[in-house]
Amino acid sequence: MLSKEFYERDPALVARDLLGKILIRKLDSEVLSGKIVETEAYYGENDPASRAYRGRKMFNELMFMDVGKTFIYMVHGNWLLNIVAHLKGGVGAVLIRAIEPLQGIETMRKNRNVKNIWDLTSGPGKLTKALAITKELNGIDVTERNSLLMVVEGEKESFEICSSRRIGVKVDLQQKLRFFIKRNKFVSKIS
DNA sequence: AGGAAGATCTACT
DNA sequence: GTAGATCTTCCTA
Repeated sequence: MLSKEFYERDPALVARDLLGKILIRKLDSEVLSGKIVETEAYYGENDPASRAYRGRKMFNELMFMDVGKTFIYMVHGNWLLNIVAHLKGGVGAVLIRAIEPLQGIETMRKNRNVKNIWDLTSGPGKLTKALAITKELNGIDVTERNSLLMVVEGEKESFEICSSRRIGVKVDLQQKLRFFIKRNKFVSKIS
């Protein structure tokens, strides 16, 4: 299990370090899991692409609160999974954009209704559907044992990390805030 | 009531 | 690989 302190850092650092970690989703009868291969960092008031750009509101207040909790919202009919991460007293979150399926692949296929494994979880809306993640899991703690959603340490392995501008946002910052594992087939887009 | 939102799927060239 | 329809909340007027 990753500690709270892991998430109490600059969102860009957390986003980068989440690559290679394992996302675990507990269902009634089964466990689904996957390796995180693509993420994006979001900040607060100074980040025009952030949900928190226009200040604290009811729907985004989780971004201002405890780190290590999920922040889930709907975009274009897709639930997107973020994990709250920021320095003490700050604002921010990390969007999980893609995972590589490990356990429960058949269930993911059913949830997604596609055959191709490369298409199962290679996008932020795809992975939430595959793992049956909805608003109901909003605000749960991923650092807690036996949580319905957890992030744990992955295998010790080395990989190259690439970065780029964030995808799909109307107005982006200058910094490269998207991170992904080089040559991994489950990354949503190359570039 | 209306429209925007960190996307995805389908159907074409 | 691109264009367009469609997706479902929640915010703003």
